[in-house]
Parts: sequence; C-alpha cells; structure tokens
Amino acid sequence: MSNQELSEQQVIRRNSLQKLRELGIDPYPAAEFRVNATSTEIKANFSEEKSNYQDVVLAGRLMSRRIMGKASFAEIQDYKGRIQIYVNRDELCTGEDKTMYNEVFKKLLDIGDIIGIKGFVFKTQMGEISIHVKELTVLNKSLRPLPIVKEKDGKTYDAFSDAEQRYRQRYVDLIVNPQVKDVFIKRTKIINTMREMFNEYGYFEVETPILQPIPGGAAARPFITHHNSLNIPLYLRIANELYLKRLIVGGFDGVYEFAKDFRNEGMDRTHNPEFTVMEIYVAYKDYKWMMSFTEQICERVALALHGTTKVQLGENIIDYKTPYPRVTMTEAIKEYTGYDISGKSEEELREICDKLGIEIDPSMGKGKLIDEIFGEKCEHNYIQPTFITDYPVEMSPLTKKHRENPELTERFELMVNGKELANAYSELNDPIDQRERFEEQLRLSEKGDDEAMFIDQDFLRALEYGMPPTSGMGMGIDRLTMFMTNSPSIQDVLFFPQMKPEKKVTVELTEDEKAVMELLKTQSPVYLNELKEKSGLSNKKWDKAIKGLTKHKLAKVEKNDDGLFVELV
RNA sequence: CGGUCUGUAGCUCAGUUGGCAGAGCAGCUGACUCUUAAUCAGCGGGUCCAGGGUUCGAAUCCCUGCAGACCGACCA
Repeated sequence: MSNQELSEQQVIRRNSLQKLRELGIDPYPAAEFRVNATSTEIKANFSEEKSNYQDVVLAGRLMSRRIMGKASFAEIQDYKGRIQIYVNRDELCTGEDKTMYNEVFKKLLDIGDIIGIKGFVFKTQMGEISIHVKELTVLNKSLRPLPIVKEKDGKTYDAFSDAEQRYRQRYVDLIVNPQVKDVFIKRTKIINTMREMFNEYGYFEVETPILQPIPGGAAARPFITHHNSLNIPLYLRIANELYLKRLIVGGFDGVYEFAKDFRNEGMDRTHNPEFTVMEIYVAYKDYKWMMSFTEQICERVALALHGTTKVQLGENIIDYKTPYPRVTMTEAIKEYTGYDISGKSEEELREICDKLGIEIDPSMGKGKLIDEIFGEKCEHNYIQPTFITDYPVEMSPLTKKHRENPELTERFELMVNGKELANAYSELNDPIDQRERFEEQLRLSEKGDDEAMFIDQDFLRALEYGMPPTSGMGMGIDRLTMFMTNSPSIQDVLFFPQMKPEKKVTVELTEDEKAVMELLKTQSPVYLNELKEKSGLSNKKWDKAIKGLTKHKLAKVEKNDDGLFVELV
C-alpha cells in the first residue's frame, strides 16, 4: 500500500512507529512479558487498608488517555476488562531524561497500542482504583485508529454500531464492545457445560466425516465439492446422524459430537450456511428418556450461565426449570386449528390446508402437509420450553414407528420461543423398515421434493448387523446460544458470520482518463483549454477525467501568467 | 428472490428549495501534577459507495449497479 492511500491518522501512526525505532524502542518486541495480575482481579480485591497489589505487572491495550502536563491518566484493557492507570512524569522518568514521558507516552503512543506496565495500585481522590505506573514497555504499535466509544452515566456515545463493519471486522468489535465478548464467552460455556455433563454420564466424544459421499441424516440441500484424485463428488455434511449410529452399531453405548453442518439454503437472522449442532446417541434408551435428558441439559446450561433457570429473551422470560410440558402433534394441531388430523388421508389433509389458507404444492406428501399446518399455525405459540411429540411417520424417515400407533413415530422436538431447539427420536433400527422409508423418500424426490433423502446403502448394511434400541437427539448450538444470550440474530453468536465478499477497490483508469493520458503523452505541458478541446469530452466528463488523473498523481494542473497548464507528473 | 430504508472525515451523524462540504469525538500544535465523555486555545483532515443522465451548477433530482440493515418468502 502506498502512502497516498493512507489516511492522515495512519500516516501519523507510521511516523510514530519510525520515531520509536529511532529512540531505540522496538515497537514489536519478541520477549515474553510476564504479567502477575488482571484488571478485574485488582478491582475486585484491592483494599487501601491491606495495601495489597503494591507490585503489579499487567499488559493491555491503551483505550483512552487524559493528558495533563506532567501527569496523565489512561485506561488499559486486558482480556478481562479495563483499569485506569496514572502516569507521572517524574516517577516514570526518575533521571534527567524525560523522553519516556514527554515523547513516548504523550506523543508516540496512541489509543489502540498495546503496552505493559509495572507499578502499584492505589485509589484516586475520585475513588477510582488505579495503577500508579513506575515502568512502561511498548508491546505493540497499532497502525490503525480504533473507533472511540465513550461512556458516561451508563450512556454510550459514538458507539461502533454499524452491523456490517462489526461482523466483517469482528476483532474491532471485540476490542471496543465488551458485551460482544461476553456473548462468545457464554457460547463456549454452554458447550463446556454440555460436554461436562455428557462425560459425567460416560458418553464418548467423537469426530465423524464432514466430507461425505452421500449427504444423509436430514432433509436439506447440500453444498457439493469434488475430490480430484478419487474423481468423485463429495458433499459437505448436512448432519452427522448416520455416522454416529454406525458407531452405536460398532458397540459404543453413548456417542456425541459438536458438529459443524452445512446447508446450501437461504441466509437470514436465524440461518447461516454453516452452523453448529450437538448430536448425541445413547443405546438402550428411548425418546421418553431423551426428553428428560434434554430438559436437564437446558436447565443445567441456564443455571451455569445465569445462576437461575429464568432467562430473558426479547420481551419474554423463558423458564428452563424442568419438567417441560409434553404435547403430541395431533393435540397441538387440534388446539390451534380445531382440526383433528388423526387418520386423515392425503386428500383430506389438502382440504384442511385449503381451509386454513396454507399454501401447498403437489410435491407435498402427507407428512409435509402436516408439517406445514404445524409450522404455520402452532409452532410460534410455544414460547416456554415444550416438547412436541409423536410426529407422522411420513416426515420422520429415520424414526421408529410409535409403539402404540403405526401412523406416528417416536419423535419429539423441543420448542422454545416458537422455534425448534432440539429434535430427537427413538432411532429406527429395523433395517427392512429403514430401506422402505428410504425408498419412500426416493419417490418424494421423484415428485420434486429436492430435500428428500438419498439412500445410504452402507448405513443400511450397518443396520443389518444390528443396532441396539437407541435414542438420538440433535440440538442447535447457535440457536441455544441466541436464546441463552438474548441475541436476536445468529450473526451475533458467530464470530465470523458468512457475508458477501467485500467489494474490491479498483484503481484502474477509466476510458476517458486513458484518452486524456494519451493526449498528454504527445504534448506536455499543454494549455488546459487546448487539451480539453482535443479530448472532445463534455464538461462533466472532462472534469471527472482530469480530477481523476490529478488524484492518482499522474497529471497536475498549474497556473502561471500565461494561463492554466496541464502537465504529466 | 420481493418490499422498505441506508451508504457523507478514523468513529457517530447533520446537510434546508439544487448554489463554497458541516458538527461532536478521534488526530495535530500548545497550556495544565488526581483526571474520568477531563478542560482550555488554535489547526489539519473528504473518491459525499460506484457509474451514467438532467442542469449554468448535483452530496441533494432521475436511471443502473454495488454493499448493508429491517420485514416478508424459503429453511434449522
């Protein structure tokens, strides 16, 4: 990057960098800088009576400065938080040479630089716990100005709030918006809490393929890629279910994976093309057991994060206290539409959809129709955690038929805030039934349902060896994090949400500019009016072209006694 | 994919009827030894998203494009 493209503030910072080097200060030192305290720890534990923390070393980013002649206050931010520092000229520079204060601290350092300090903790006249600096080390010179967010009386001024910039430059977002960091700390705590719980139960964390020859285990459109040396297409997984079940066949009695899945579908505030799902499979259990297990997970996560089961989410308070109500899908539809769908044919269901004003198309089978009714009329009503159970067999091709009614399956979804949070079954382990269900999916696919499942022959082969009765559950981690951190958008719980590529800035000359350059090459300097006439450009086009050229420092306009001239640079 | 809105200094944002490009913070110069949105005096900083059109004249009006936000559609 040339100097012309840098803003004034960037140039000044580069100059300061150079001056630091001239003073013999390495702006990017290699040596370990060992700290012995953090900002929040000091603020929590310092007391004037005990007069502790009299020899502290900490490091962090300079976030604000208040310079007053021979003494200054500033704030540094470490990974825990911020603390004020007090820098006194004659104490930082005990000898005659006051360069470290007058030049380095006051002039050459900027907001955003990373420094290390040694000193002692004290309380200012205003009562703020601060660090009296005795020694200062430059650890990193920052070359770009940070957005400056200020705060007073809980009111935030000049917030860095542009969503696009926050997501594209998450590192800046994390530096200046402390609430953002908090969301991601909670996200990791959610995952750790779940992992801890599963390990207590003795379940085994595993990894399964992301590149799959057959994208199975869910109804969704996959991303496709290509393996060169095998010369075959491969798909990015849409789910890991079929692989985890193979492991249950293999003899593990509980396996789980925190998995990135990929779906080639629309993006909005609740959907990112890649997202994280926790899937767990436990042998010798059924979906009823899994319901209790699932509600325990939610309760435990809520307690770990908030110390209470009640969590604010938008205008609602969600209470994750167990147990949660269990409502069958048929009951749910009856409650919110008045129609009893049990035992109805595909034709009758189409009629019901028509009467309810639900849009349908011919490719939809019985299961999809019921799914539409539930999605349109019922789903959004379940704000508090609720299990919806016993889905129709057509929409659950991997689920065991219900032990009491073969039209239904042993499946539940956990609804929270009107959205699906988890999905679980008594897993289908009858290989012949499973083959028939796959074939039914194939027929749906031929009818035009582009989300119907492929037939995975190897998975069927595994089931033929025999899988114990098993219950499996998948939970959306992004969605759970949104619920637990009161985040309205999935982009707020992903460090790097998918974005359209940034537009490239081209410095290529336009056609008009090129034409003027050609003329200038034949004669330079030249009268401005003569050049303008030769170019044959309109006033506006001429103006754009010549301004463009001077901007790029390819030509310049000079005025002398004879008039205006244009000259090549 | 459709509708609405947005794009101006490093950040947050004004910009009237089309008539010299603005403020606060940040930056620079100076003053100031307990400040905290520090204060005081002075100064600099712009591809007004890009391209085209209308006009004597466009940040402003029109068209096209790009990027984003929100709401729908689709989906988890």
